Amino acid sequence: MTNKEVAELAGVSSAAVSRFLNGGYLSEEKRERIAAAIEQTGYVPSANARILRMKKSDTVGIVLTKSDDSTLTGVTAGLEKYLFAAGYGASLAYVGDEANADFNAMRSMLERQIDGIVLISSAPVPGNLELFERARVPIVIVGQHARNRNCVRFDNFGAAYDLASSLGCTMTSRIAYIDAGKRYRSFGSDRRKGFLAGLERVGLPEQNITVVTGGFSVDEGYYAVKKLLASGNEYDVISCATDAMAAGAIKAIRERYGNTRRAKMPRVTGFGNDPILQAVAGPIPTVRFDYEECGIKAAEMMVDLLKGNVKSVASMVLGYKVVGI
Amino acid sequence: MTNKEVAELAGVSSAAVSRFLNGGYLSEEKRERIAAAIEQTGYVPSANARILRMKKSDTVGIVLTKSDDSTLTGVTAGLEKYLFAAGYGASLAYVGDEANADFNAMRSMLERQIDGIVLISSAPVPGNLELFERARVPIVIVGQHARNRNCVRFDNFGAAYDLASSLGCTMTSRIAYIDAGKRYRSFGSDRRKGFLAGLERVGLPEQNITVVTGGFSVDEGYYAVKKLLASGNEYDVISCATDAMAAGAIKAIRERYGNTRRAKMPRVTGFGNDPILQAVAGPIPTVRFDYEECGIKAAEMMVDLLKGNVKSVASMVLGYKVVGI
DNA sequence: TTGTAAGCGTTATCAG
DNA sequence: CTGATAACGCTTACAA
Repeated sequence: MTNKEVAELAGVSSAAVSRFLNGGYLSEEKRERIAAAIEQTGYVPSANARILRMKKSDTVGIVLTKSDDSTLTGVTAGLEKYLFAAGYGASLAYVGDEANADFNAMRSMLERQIDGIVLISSAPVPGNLELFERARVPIVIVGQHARNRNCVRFDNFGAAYDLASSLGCTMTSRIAYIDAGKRYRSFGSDRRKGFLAGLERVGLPEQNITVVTGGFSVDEGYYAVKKLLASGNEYDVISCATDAMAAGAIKAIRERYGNTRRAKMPRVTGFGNDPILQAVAGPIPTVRFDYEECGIKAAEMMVDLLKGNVKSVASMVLGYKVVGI
Repeated sequence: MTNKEVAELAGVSSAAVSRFLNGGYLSEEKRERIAAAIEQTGYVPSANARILRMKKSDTVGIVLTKSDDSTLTGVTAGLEKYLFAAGYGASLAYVGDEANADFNAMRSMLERQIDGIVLISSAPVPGNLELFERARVPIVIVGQHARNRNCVRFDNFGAAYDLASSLGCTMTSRIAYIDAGKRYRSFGSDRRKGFLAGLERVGLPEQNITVVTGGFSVDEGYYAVKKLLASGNEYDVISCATDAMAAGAIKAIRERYGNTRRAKMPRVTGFGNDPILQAVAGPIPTVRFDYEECGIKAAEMMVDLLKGNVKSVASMVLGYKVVGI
């Protein structure tokens, strides 16, 4: 079913149908006839023809790189909410671990003429972004810092700093930090550095802190801590780069000390405020981020970029709340 | 940058460029010239023009209705994996609670000429599906049963049945079941009915079981169980329709009985095998589903539909594994 | 207000 | 093997 067929049925021109759809001059009489014809035929206009003609899609592409699931859905919800309200559509692509998957997803979005692209927690592969620069498609990066690029992210450093310094540690405290590894910049170095800086502030030098590297999943946290405790050393605090890792840490600690809460058992801290963890192991110190807010801010930035009312590149850092202390 | 411009630069016709891209007859010499021109200009072909011309997009739309996050990402990963391998693209839309959001998402996919649509855990709004039937776009429904439609789902009834009957309950056991409410068919009635049937099999009639309705989140599970326990009754088992609810239940039980594990404390069961819950509260009885497998099966079904080699409507039910017993 | 017609970037047909 | 050309469905000058 096409424009023209509907027009014929309504006894008007195809231009009139187009005007009906997009709100142009039209007599009430024709308006009704066209409405009836559309209703009757179940006509659905072709977005592709429109985009081809208009050279823009009023759609923003969103590339979700495999990460913490609730982060992804939270940020996405915020993005869509703002974009829809601003009259834009969203087109998502979920990218796993496969080689080139991110490049392919971005490329295919470009082919479909998205007007802007939002990259969520993807490690910035430089070559990929050139693609969009060349095409003058604005980019917003979420969850990562990128030099001289529009990005929205959380203050992982500050959050870890505050968490560490509010733990009540003294100079004799025995602390371990379970790092998420360098694959995830925000989980990795930012949190680790902030944590160490926070401890230093309360008098604990970096040398006194044991840092080991895990993955970012429950299992990886579990094995890292199991290995750590097998050494025979005792810790007052074991801090983890994510709540999932913290869950694994708790399991390892229980296996070592038994189920009762003894004084010598290390305290565990996490990152992310996972509701299940808080309910079952809580309250434990962790950090809460507002993912939806993050999506909204990113969308706002994108819409500003799209509307052209933007002076220069902006890097926005969102706050946090330390909970469970 | 267009087809024609590239052709001009390479000194060939636009048809040759098209053939280059899609693998048609072409001399080696021209092939090289075209490759060079594309490289030089950074030409990206217009998918919209191609779709317009071809009247198909080789793309499957996937509508994700707000639900358990890890279910969504797992199923999506499986879907994409199979679809990509079969030469199709995927276009996702995430749909929250907003009015008409699902309709809008589906409509917009239709406008973009997706070749098929997969609906994940969306409550089946009948009117929406007619849209696609009219357009002859095949539909696959994931996570819900729908009469005489192609669907892939888990055997929630069977899983709950097995879980219940392997709990070791006797005729004098005091059991409570926390339902997720009717908004979610698979979480709701299927699991509840299976659970009750499983208990009946081991000799426990339905009247002996207290069923209350919660939500499907941690908090809702918490409040439901808190209220339940406030009545003063004792339970041997409190089974929950989801792992998140189970986490809330555990919190409520701890508040009632204290942190030590006493004999009279109710055991808790969940559904979904959430890794954080298993690490921290486990092992507790729960059910494991393979979400990625589910996505793969749905994609397989869709590709069969798309290729036209399909006899009739199929409803596929996937198995489960009861764990933590 | 309304209709005609050009053009958006592809692909496929068809004649060389 | 190759190139001209029509057509896909839509929007928008432009003319009426």
